[in-house]
Amino acid sequence: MLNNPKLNSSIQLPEKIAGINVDVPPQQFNCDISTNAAMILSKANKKPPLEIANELAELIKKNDEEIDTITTVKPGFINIKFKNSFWNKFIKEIISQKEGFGVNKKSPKIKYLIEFVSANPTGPLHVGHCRGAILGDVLSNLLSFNGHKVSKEYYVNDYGNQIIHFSKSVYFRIREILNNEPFPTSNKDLYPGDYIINIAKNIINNNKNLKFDNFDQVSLKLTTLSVAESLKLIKLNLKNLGIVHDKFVSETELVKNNEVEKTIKKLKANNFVYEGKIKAPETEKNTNWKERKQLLFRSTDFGDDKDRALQKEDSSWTYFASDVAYHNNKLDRKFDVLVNILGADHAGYIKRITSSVEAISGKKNKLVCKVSQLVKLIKDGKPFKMSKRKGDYITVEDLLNEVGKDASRFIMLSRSSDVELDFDFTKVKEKSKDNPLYYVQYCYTRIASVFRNVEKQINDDIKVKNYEFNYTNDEIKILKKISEWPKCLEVASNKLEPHRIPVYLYELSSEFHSYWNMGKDDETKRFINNDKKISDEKIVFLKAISIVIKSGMEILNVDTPEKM
RNA sequence: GCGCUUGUAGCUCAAUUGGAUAGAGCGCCUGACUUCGGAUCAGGAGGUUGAGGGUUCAAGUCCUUCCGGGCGCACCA
Repeated sequence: MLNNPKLNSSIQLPEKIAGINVDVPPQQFNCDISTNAAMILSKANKKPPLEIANELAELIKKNDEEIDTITTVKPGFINIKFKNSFWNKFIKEIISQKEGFGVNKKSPKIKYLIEFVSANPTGPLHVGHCRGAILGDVLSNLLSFNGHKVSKEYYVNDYGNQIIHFSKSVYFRIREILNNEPFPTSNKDLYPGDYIINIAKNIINNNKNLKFDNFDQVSLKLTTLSVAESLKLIKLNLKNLGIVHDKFVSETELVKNNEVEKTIKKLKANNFVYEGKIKAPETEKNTNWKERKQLLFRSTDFGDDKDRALQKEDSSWTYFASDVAYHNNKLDRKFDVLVNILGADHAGYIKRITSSVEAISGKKNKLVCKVSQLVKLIKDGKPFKMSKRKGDYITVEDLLNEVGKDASRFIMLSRSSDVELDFDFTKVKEKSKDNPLYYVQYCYTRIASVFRNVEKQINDDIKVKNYEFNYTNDEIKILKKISEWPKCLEVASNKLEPHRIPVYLYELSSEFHSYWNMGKDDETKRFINNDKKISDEKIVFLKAISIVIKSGMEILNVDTPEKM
């Protein structure tokens, strides 16, 4: 506005304007929006903030007919209260945009690649994988909602020692079934889980002419089959959680296609790779450390603690080497921003992998890593520890059977991913106010129930003659809350913090429930009149609320039932 | 030892990307069902935002030093 020469303002703008915000202020200020502009501009103008605020207030008032009152306060805030015409225009806008309301149409559209889950294909997913899975999924929904292009990817670590141990475990289970040989439980490298038995059975049934006399002879074929089986399980788990990836990228394929060699060559050309030695790790446990000359990536150039190994002694690639190749592959596919969702235990890996992306792209592209913290499971008020020992770890399937997809998603998302999350099985199952999911769903259900009672559908398009309503302060309070929705989406997208959505939806629901109960004492606050009709004013108001709840819940991929 | 991360009400957590008098839920106390669905609502008590220092007109938020929790510190994945 200040750039507009017609205003003929005497206020000087600094070279860079940063930090000027327009926000909905805390309730007690009794106004609709507020800006800190005067305080930011104070220095460049060498005037006290309040003086600038007053000048600005004059300018704004002159140029906007929808402002009722404009006041300046203490340090230099400018507070604005709108006329009803503003709110009518606002609500008309929501009704016409429907679920598209809140999308930031001005922001440039970006091509994102979001890698998440990427759990080892050695068995079904367990609860520990859930949080990151849901986080990545909702982040993808959020960014696509905002009009960005998003590819959801799963990196399949089907190469290396773990996979050999896994397929060997399947091999022994097959021998157990076919030849009645006992499974070698003493071998700690093997996977003891019962699901391996099912995988073994499936492989036997589908490959009648395969011989299982010697592991080395079937190893290659068996590994492929075993990985395929566990991927089938994983994909089913994900689907039941409401998650479908766009692409699964196989580590083995990358190695086979020489992508690792190509990538290392590229890095070598820029002097990021060399033959050298690294010092022993600082941990006390590692007493059998052997110093060795090996192929290293210069991650210390980017601030990492030490350079990182690319090749093992037997000349096969390290996990890191093929992961660098995967990220090179991502960059080749021309994504603007790469996002990885990692578990807390992999946080130490971030520095080296972001370093590799910087090295490959010449600092042109960025990899953003988002860490999802641990989920502390609580059952009957007591912490529940999972261990790899058979029988006492909870799978995604257990979780879904017990609490369901919607409650799992909503609760896992309701906290910042930076913070450990208490997941109380007993509480999440409860269908009560203890459970924020039902609180928000109940809000939508109540609105649907009003529509039903006046023989309409909540999904119907609303048509009214005109938007000339007189909303009361209690209604404007909710409209103000709705006006914060676009900002909520913007911040959640920019900071990759989807937990802001459930938090927002809870707050909006709370204000709605509060308004609803006012109808007990005050008939004018009821949606349905005594003659079983609803006014245009009220139906438009309800529709606006339902639009925001619905689109929020769709981003979370959580159901909004019309009856509960 | 080093790195990352975290510390907000008795408990679990928010806090509009540095804004005004730090907000919810649970638990505790008091109240509202002849209901457009009580899976709800109104009110009360509860805080030196781990501690100190700094930057700023403005700090829970940024910088710094301590203290306490979590995770990590491989040729594993």
